[in-house]
Amino acid sequence: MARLEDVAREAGVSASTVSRALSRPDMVSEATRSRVVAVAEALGYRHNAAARALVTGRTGLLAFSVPSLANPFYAPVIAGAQEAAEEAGCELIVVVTNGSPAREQALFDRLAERVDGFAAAAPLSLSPLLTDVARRLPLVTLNRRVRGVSSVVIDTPSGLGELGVHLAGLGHRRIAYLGGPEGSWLDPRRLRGLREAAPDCEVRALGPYPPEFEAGSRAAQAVIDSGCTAVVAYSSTLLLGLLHRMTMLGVTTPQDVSLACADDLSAAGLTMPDVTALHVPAEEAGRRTVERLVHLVSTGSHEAGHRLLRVELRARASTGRPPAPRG
Amino acid sequence: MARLEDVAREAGVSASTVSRALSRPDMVSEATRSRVVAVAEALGYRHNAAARALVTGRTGLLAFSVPSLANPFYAPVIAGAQEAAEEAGCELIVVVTNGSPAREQALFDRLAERVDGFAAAAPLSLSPLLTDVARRLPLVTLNRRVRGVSSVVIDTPSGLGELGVHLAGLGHRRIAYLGGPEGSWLDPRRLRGLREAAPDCEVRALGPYPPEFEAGSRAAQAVIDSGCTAVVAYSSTLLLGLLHRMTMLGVTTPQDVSLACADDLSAAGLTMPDVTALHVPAEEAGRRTVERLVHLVSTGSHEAGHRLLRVELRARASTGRPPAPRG
DNA sequence: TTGAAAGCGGTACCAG
DNA sequence: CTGGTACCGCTTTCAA
Repeated sequence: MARLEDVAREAGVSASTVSRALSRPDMVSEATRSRVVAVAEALGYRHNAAARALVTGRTGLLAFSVPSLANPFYAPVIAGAQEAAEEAGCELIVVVTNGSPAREQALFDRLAERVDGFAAAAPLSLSPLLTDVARRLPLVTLNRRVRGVSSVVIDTPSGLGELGVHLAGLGHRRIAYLGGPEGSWLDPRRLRGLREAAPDCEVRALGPYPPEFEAGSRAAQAVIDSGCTAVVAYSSTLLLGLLHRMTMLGVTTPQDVSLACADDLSAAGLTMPDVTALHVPAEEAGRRTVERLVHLVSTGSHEAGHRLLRVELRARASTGRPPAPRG
Repeated sequence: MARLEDVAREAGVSASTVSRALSRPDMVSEATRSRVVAVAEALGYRHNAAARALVTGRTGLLAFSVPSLANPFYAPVIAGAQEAAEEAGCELIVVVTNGSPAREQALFDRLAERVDGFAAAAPLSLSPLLTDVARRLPLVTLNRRVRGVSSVVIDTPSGLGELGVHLAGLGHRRIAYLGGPEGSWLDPRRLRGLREAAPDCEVRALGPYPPEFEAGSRAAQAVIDSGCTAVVAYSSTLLLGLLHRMTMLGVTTPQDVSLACADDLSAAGLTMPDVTALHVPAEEAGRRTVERLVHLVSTGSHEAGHRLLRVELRARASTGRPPAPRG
């Protein structure tokens, strides 16, 4: 592999000059710059990340932790995150916490001096611990807001508000809410969003449910027993399972019951053609999270910024007027 | 952050000794070793990855490329890969190629001198290019075999053979095969596995289909038109979509048509309770791939090893005898 | 604007 | 078994 000095010799300048020409072009004359760049190109020069990291203290590595890759929500998130990292010239280390706060903590520890910053999707760790991490290292949380820690949050709670208005407007008065996974930070906020937007409705909270097809299947009976005319599911996999079981039981949509979903994951190969859902900007969320992180890293600032991402209600054929009450 | 020398001073030895005590314990006396370890612990010493990488030439970083995280198959793969990487003291850089060979190539290039080795799931790149990569860097492919390149392949082709025998044994004579994504290396091999195991059956290949719910939905009509009494789907998301649409159309399983799937992704939150499927050891595949890679890296060897992972047929309620021919 | 030289924090060789 | 020392490749003062 060509080193800085090889380029220097070939270009007839010193190694320092090559270093400058490549990373601070404004510090050398245009003539030298272009010559050095040409030689570097010709020699296929690539800077050595370790050497640079050793002297600058910056590794060019960013960690992004997610609770699980099985949840399709994170596929576009990671994709967006990676794009942003790439644009900033960084690599992304994706780590899966498997829903264990202890593991999450261990990961923070293990990676703390190997990466320039940490992004954590829906971190399970307690707020004080996160605040603590943020003191040692740039940290940005996704879908979780902690005092003093930068965050990007997709505003599904207000989206659920829109959904509540939509359903109430159609005439529904009893709505079932199929809750998210145990311990979810967003879950109670979403439920509240739904409740507040539909004060005339009785909202029955069912769950918690993991974001799985199976769980949706299992929930079907509870939904039917609840006597609700509309259902809002936390996740699309959940809804898919519910929909499937309902169809098997001969319950039709939206004639018998209206169905809606708190996130539309068309990007994850799980498009549900005609289901009313909130379109969540997952990819954008991943991108913004990393962009924010890169900003923190490069400015060295620790000021917390919070960003709320709007969701969009996409009303489709799965929601309609409730069935006429049986006489 | 405590450095080697800090530990050395505190322990009353030289930096070299600390280095040895920590990374080659057998080269120092037990007394020094334990003292050094204790001091290091007390000082919270963590070695600096960049400094070590600079001198050893090993970064402790492994890259794992996958075509897309949206395909739930890769969730357990990455999980297993990460576990293996962790055990080997490495970090995993997950990169998504988005189905673009050009991007894949660019990634190889960009990461080549930043990581110790490369794992590529179902790489889209052409064989000669992969062979070339393998010459520069340890490379292990998953679910793709290339001459001279180490690989781990999940033996779904022979699993499809078992599935063929199973279906033929039940009396099916016309089987539809819902093919995998365009350009899939495994797809033709799976189809062949199915065909060869059921020589008495007519196997109708439909597709290609992307691994998406939507696509399965769309395939329903083609399946019905084909007059087949059994269907084998390439991926579970595909099957889910098919199942859903079939149910809506009033086609029942297995009375009207038998359904089976080439991979069972219960690990990915997409369990399909009663669907006959091949259980694929996805997590193990990820683990083995990285283990193999770590082996190549640490021995510096370039010898290609190939590993075939067996799949297991799980016959369940979705397959049964074909309906009696209408008279 | 450019060059020389001093490290960044480790590892490994060579003596002892 | 242990200490001294050179050096990995790059960035960054400091002088010229």
